[in-house]
Amino acid sequence: MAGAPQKALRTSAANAITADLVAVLVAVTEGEPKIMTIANGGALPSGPFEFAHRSLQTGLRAWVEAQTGHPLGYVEQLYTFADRGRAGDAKSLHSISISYLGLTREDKVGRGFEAHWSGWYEYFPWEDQRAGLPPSLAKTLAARLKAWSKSAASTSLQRERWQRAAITFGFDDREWNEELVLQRYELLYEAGLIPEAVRDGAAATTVIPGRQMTGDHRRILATGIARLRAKIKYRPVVFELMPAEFTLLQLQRSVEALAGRLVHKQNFRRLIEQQQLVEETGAIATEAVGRPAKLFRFRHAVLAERAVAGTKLPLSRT
Amino acid sequence: MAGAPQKALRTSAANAITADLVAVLVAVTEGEPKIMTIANGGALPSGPFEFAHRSLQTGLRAWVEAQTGHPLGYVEQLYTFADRGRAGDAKSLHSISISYLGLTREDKVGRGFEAHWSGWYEYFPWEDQRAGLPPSLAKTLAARLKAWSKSAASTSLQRERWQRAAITFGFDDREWNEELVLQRYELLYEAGLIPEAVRDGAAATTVIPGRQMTGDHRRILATGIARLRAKIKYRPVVFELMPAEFTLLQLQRSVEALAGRLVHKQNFRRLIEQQQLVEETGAIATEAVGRPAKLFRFRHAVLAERAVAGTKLPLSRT
DNA sequence: CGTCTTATACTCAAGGAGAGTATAAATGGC
DNA sequence: GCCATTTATACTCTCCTTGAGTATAAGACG
Repeated sequence: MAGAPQKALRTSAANAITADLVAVLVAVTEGEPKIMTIANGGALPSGPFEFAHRSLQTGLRAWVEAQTGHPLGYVEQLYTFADRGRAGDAKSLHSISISYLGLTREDKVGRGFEAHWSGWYEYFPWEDQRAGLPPSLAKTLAARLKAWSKSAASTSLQRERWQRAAITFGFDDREWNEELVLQRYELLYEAGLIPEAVRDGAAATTVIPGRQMTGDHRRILATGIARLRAKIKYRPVVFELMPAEFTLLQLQRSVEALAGRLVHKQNFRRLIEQQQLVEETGAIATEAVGRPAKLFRFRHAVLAERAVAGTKLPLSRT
Repeated sequence: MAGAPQKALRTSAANAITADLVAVLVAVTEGEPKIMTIANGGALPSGPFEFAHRSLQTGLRAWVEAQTGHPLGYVEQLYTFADRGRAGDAKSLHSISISYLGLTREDKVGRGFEAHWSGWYEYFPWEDQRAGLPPSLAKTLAARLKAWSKSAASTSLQRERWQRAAITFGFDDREWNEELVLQRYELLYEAGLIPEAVRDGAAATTVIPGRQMTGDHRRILATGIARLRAKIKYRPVVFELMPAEFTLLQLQRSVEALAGRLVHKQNFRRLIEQQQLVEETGAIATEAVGRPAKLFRFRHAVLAERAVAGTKLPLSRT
């Protein structure tokens, strides 16, 4: 208990900051993932955390409802950002962003609200691999990243850069990993290939396709997409995005939309059924060409029954 | 873009708050997981986020080094808490806690620092299932939770409570799930069985064993343990806690210590080796009864080679 | 009535995970 | 030196999961 370095007392008022609450609110409509945006698609719904809010989540709910007229259902925290603006923006230093992921069904946005739903692949065209990479991107992306790698000072640094690019983007016959959304975004940022990087001080060049957002919002969105893509694999969260009744194909299309890649139909059904995630409603889908499909509903009971978690440890019984 | 509800302008200064940085700093020594504590084991290292800090992480590093003399290595963000004090403490409302998980090797804490290492099972005795539940707890825990369930108003609520208890604690022949650390803590808190609950206003009773901490710190610790237990299964983070050279048994003991349960020796080795996580140093362990074991070191190269992530989607090749 | 399209049921092989058995290489007591 | 004990390490075996298909059913439509 000696006295030197612990520096105990909290200097409360002196270090006051502000906290912003930012929402990545997701819905899936007709096989396309959407996110709620404001400012004409240029920002995510957000607002300051205020004294009046009872907790972070209620604060977030208040802001999102005020800005979009859309009540929030499933919500989980994503990440808290506070690194100073990349170009050294002094203001951002005193403000932190606490981001959340929310899941709902698309809904009419009330009139008088500037919010609307935007397709999330508008912001990340390279993340949609369902039909392979968009041809416009396919060549550019690899070429630009190759050039960036080559521009490094040393050969070892060049190799390092390219290896990172190859791993995250699946070049050189590597597997595409749909969860590396944030890593891909960060890499493109570092390579100066997206507008935000140029805005923050990178050398001006032709950027690659993909809509820009204010501040860190596109990074936050990338974090949200990554989290959701990881989560659908071990938790039944897709159902938060589905209507009450749906066919297995609709369910599959939603998963594919989120993951940005196609799944094997028969095996997908096997997976869903063996996990007893759904039950038949008895009804049959009407629209449609082809043989009509049974309608299913989510078995809410599974949430209570299980506390799923994947073990990868070779546990011992004794 | 009509005018009604969006409430755009940021009222910056009016909503100033303070942010605390809190660290769950973990090490494993001789098969026991330790955490760095201050205040004689009653709190986690923490301090306010200040203007001077370039980012949240650097702020955290500064505080931990100041309080413990221990430089921080591997660090990841855990969670940001801001719910008002459970009993309605007004002060806590204006402050949020941003928590981090850090991994290191145990080290002498420099003189003049009030920090020291505490075994993490002192705070969560029920989480150590390596030798089964400690006999003192085995009976009490189930009985107390049963009583709490029974005390609910309606039969359906009673059933609900007991089901939650059974799932999180593995009663009624359910599997123990070592990842549900936070859920177990929250349940015990709600049931009023731990000191913090009584402190925050729950009816005074005999609490169950386990050391208390200030504020939310034990909750934050639970979050950290849960994260680490989940993570060791799909990322090679254990090696952050190991010395440069180790035997496979030492590695196994560390994993068991963290997970709080025993693993199957032969299968554990198979797992480690097939993933090519380690390589022989050529040396042989000296101490020991029994046949001497080979020493291994972590293959740092795997971090660059792979971008592991478990897929559970039945992907399609076409 | 055949064709197209989607739904749904099965099959099959390869790989991984759980649970042991079998040896090997030390130590310590006699 | 020999044997019991302890830990290390190598294999084996079986079952379940997963990837990848094939086969058949049930509608719509010309």
